[in-house]
Amino acid sequence: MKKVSMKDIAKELNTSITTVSFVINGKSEAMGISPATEKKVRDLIKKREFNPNSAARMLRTGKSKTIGLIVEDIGNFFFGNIAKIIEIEANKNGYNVFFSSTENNDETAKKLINKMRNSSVDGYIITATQGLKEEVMKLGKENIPFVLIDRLIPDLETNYVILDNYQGSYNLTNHLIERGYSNIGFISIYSEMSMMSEREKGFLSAINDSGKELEDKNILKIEFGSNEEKTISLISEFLRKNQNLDALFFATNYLGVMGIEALQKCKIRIPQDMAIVSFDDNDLFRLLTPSITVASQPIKEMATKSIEMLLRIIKKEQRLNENKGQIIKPEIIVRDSTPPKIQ
Amino acid sequence: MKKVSMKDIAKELNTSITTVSFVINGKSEAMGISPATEKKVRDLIKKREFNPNSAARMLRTGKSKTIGLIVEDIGNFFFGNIAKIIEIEANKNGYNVFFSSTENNDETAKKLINKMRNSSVDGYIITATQGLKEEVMKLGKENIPFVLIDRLIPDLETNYVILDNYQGSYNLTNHLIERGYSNIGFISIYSEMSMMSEREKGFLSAINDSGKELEDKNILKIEFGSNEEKTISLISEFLRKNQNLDALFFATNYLGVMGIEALQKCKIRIPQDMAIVSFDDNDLFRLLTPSITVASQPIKEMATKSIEMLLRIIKKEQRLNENKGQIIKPEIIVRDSTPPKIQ
DNA sequence: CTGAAAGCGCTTACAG
DNA sequence: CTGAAAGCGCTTACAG
Repeated sequence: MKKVSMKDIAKELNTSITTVSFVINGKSEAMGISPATEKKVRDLIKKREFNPNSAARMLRTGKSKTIGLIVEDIGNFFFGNIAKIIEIEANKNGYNVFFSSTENNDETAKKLINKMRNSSVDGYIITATQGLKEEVMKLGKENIPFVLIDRLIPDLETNYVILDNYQGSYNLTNHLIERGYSNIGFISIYSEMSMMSEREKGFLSAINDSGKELEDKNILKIEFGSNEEKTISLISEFLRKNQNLDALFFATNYLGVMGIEALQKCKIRIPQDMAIVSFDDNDLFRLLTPSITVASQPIKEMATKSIEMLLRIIKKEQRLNENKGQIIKPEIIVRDSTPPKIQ
Repeated sequence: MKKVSMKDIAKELNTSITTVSFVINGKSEAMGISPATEKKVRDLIKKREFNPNSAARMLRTGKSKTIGLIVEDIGNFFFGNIAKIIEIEANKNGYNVFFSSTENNDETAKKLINKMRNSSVDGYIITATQGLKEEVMKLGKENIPFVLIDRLIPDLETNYVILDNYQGSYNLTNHLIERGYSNIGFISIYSEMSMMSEREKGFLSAINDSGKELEDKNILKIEFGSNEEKTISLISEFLRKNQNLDALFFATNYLGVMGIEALQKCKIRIPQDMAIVSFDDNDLFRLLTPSITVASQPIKEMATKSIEMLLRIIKKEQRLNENKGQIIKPEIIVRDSTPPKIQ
């Protein structure tokens, strides 16, 4: 049972492969194929269920109609949903999507990029890891289309879609201040990623603009990659040492989740004893009692913008390395964890 | 800047393309390439950063080293994590993975299968939708490797990896009975998928084996695809009409989530007024106060088993259509939502 | 308006 | 032990 090829179609119609190819690729008009011939070809293609062999097409044109999606963790709410939307949009445009998770590991990320390159993807959407600069620059030099999503690489001008982390953090902090909280703890991770430093800057600016002084000890930074147990115990210790705090700002989703566990263990009630805000929304924050106020990333917008940008670059409607980024505004979703403070 | 090809390597070494090809494909020994030649070739390949053109290889061999993963929703915790593990295992074996979400829509699923077929995937892992039988049978007839995951197709003998839904449901119900709950409500969806009917059967058997009588009105089934608002109002109404219930069994993850919202709205406290169990674990159930007792799907085991099975079929170590399924045992994770009942 | 043919970069049967 | 060559199924420059 052999698959039908263009040759078979051409032979059955007593025409040439060329004609069949022109019809398939929508070049009938430009190439002056008669409407009658065109219809004959189309009908037989449908009847025989012919589909062009993608490998042959790929070999000949050098285009695979495939894009590579490299995220931190496809199993995570944010990236899973980013992936879903990117795939749908790509599909609409005739592209398939390979995916992989870096687990935030440089070596893995590098391997994935190269593996996908060997599979001739036409372009990438990449969630960068910290040491990925060289690898990404190589793509740029070889003129392979890509878009960075969610995080920038410091000192690399390129195409990206990221959240306005500074503004989100500023607004989230400001929300706490407006609600009357005056002694806010900031819990983050040690990271050179711009997103984390932007969040810290936003926090500090908001505190500063409010005329308050921030004590150094109000900031806790946790080693990246610390396990849950360690993280929770560090947060608990931080809480013990800072009994005067009336609110906590968690700089990432998972710190927020672990922080809530830590608060439960320390018998600190939300929001009576401590108000809580976190960056990144998820189901948990929405459904917990009390629900948690967050700076939410507009997943759909970020995903759509990134795949659209990549497709424009692939189609040469936009230049690579043009430093044409999109900065998406986060949304502050006010919930029950930050009621106006009773003085 | 042209990519280096086997031809370039061969020319530079004054040898033939054949020799280079044999070395690349690990056939040196079988084909009697001398170790010296082999080393020369390998060294130059490394030096020139040569990578075989996958399109050419694919065209020639008919193998793409790609598998297609079709799930219900990659953005969902269960499938996202299934995808992650499948991708890692596939990668280890030299395969890339295309993915797509069906959103449980038959037409989408059919299109995806065909789209991937045109991209010549070597095999599929598929979360079936209800009306996918014919399409899947076609794959079988054409001898295209595939494995069904998470759900069976009724009356279709094939390769699959599913959860033992009956047993999980039986055990979860039994746990409630053992803890002293005697009037258990079962909340599910209308579905012809075997998984849902197995869960209902498990529930009914456990009730029956306990010697209790079940009143019909203790079962609520919700139209598949109902939105959150509708679902919550249906559950609320059900609770109002069945004031005598002391426990609820949610047959899926998302029903559990919505059910908890409904309980909150109705001011019914968990677990004081009502014990709760749900099928499918997730972060929320673990972190809620109180945490929720669940029948958990061993995600890693299911993912690993399915990709291993698919690779065996692709490598012809196992026959397709052999009806060789793997039925994975769910784990009952007892948490705070089901304390022993105070009589 | 349409066709014959080169060539994309591999793998492998065949020849020596 | 190694090489010359066919052929996978397309696209497209060229010829008519």
